[in-house]
Amino acid sequence: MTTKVNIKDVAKAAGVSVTTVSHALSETHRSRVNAETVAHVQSVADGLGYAPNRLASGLRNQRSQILGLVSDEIVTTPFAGAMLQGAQDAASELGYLLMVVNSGLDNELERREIRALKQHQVDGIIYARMYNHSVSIPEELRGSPIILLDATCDDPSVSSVVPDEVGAGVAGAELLIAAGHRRIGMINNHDDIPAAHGRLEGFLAALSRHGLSCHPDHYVATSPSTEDARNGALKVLSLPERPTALFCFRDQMAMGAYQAAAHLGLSVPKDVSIVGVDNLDIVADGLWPGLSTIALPHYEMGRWAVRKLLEEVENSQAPRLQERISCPPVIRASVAHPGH
Amino acid sequence: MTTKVNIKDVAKAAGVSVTTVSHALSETHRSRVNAETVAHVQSVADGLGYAPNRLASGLRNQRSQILGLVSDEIVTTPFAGAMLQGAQDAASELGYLLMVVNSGLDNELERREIRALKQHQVDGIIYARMYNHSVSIPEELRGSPIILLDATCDDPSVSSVVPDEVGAGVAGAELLIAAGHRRIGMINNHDDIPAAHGRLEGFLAALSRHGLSCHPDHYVATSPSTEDARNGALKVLSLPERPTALFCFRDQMAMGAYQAAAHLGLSVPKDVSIVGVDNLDIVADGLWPGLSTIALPHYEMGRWAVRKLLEEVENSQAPRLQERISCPPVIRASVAHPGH
DNA sequence: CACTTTATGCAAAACGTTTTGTATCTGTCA
DNA sequence: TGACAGATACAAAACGTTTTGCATAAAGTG
Repeated sequence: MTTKVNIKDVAKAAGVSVTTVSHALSETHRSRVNAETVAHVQSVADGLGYAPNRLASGLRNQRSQILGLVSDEIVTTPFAGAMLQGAQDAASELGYLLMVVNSGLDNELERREIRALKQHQVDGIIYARMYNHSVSIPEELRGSPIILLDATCDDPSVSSVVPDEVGAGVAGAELLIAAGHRRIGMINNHDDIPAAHGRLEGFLAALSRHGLSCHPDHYVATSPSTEDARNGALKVLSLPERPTALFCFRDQMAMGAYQAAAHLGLSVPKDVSIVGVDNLDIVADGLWPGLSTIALPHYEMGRWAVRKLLEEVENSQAPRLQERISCPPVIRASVAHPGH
Repeated sequence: MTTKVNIKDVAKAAGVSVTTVSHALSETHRSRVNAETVAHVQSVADGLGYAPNRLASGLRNQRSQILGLVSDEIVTTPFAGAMLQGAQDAASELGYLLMVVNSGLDNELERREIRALKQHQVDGIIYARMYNHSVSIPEELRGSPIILLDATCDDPSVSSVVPDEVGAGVAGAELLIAAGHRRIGMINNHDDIPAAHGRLEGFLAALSRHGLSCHPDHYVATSPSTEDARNGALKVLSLPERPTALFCFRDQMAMGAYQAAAHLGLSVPKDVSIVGVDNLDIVADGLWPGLSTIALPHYEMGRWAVRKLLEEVENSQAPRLQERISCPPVIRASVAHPGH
């Protein structure tokens, strides 16, 4: 068990003072030491496998090089992965590490977690919230740089990033319109959340832009469960003049639409085309035929959040941004021309 | 922007020395200070909202109170959530924070991440690997306490935790046998991984324990994709003497079996009962009817890993364990008595 | 009453860095 | 030659804790 090598060891081995080692190894102060010495020190440090203790350097210059990511239930959802991965990749590229805490919906716990994060002197915090409701920032968070991830808030002094929900609705409709559909229904989420409003708005806007509209009977809003979506789709697809295509709030609901279609003896996409939102591969790839869907940009949102956070850490005067990231369509096999 | 309050501020406000504050606030040294003084100091500290700087205390006592969790692709998979959640919950209960890094399959990156973790003086590392292959421990990891999560290795000096795959196979078979099935097929994963071998072994063992066996035609091994499983199931279910039940390697493959059944006009569970493994709610709850399945204990594994890790951090002599956590069945609606 | 124990509080050192200020040396210029 | 600038290296302080050892006062013991 070789005990960890520290800057003193390097100094001793290189025959110089710790100051010189520190200077030689630092970007900004390298000029204060002779070029030869720099090279020498660096090779000695490499040889010894020296890496500065970040606890110590963090303590000294009030920068821990750690970012906190606090989320509600996010980690337990399938999207979480991509978000975290994006955040982590960006952090890693920029020399930071991520501390992830997960408070469920327990506010007291959340407060404790945030305090713990601050005890560790995180340089900034990403506050991730499932469903981009307008959210209020916990008092504990004030004081450190902070970014809202998958959430918005009224306070214009905090930056946030959410998916472009309206754009997602447009993209979904466009996919179906481009395939030639004229009677397009929608199975929406009945919850009062921006995603539901936004996707509907985009959906309708795209329709009307093409001189189309959505017949009231072809629109149904249910809970976001597969089961309820199935029942909703059953109702719509049983109509005498049923839609030839269905745009679903999310892939799991599209799964319900598949089930409804199968139950009615309708085949996808021949008899009914279906488009979802999320691009949840388990579902979208698992369905038969594969589900064309609008991808939510979780990975990009994660990346954006840490990059923006770090920008505001470096420069507290950096302009605050309310970002909306667009949602690209992912084509699989659930959309075809209507009619035989 | 009130600057952070430190121990000196508390000492000044309480009219005592920093030593006394530290003692009063510490579990172990509280006895060195008068009970009244303790109360006084504590109330002052609370009033000021004092919380010790963990960078400093970590530096002082070589304990950062941070645990590292390095994984390959784990975060991007739907199981990851539960694992992380379990690890985090346990860590949080024990006063630790989790640093999560994700290296994909890039070894060089992984080395860098581990080094970064060590620079931050993490007290221990959980090394999580998808698929519990026997794994070799990166040289970088040596030196800090370490637990293998969802993986095993040859080295008996490192503790590890994996699901009880054999038990999962047994549980799956038992579920179907108990419902009265005698002709049970299996759609397995053809990959050479412990999960595939273990589940098959348990499946066969349970059958034979009940005087049953699996007809070779009723066993098929494919890639774990929904599509390939569907084709495998199509083959098995098209046999003149088809099985009345199918045990599938995982829920996504069970989804394929549902599709095959539907395609053949067989209804689940009336004509064919189906059991999966994973308890992936998107799939298991989403399928119609709901999929009975064997849950993988990801949450528990995550918990176990940090608890064991912390035990070994406290006491480096703690006995090493190779744990296998059992997989409970989750009943939904995809199993019924065979025959009409 | 002298002596030892016990209770209580404080000063100082240490953890491993980074940075500021100062000292030494070389060479240049008046 | 004396003064001065420029290079180069080092000592020391600081970041915020925790802990060891010591000092003082109070209390118990012979």
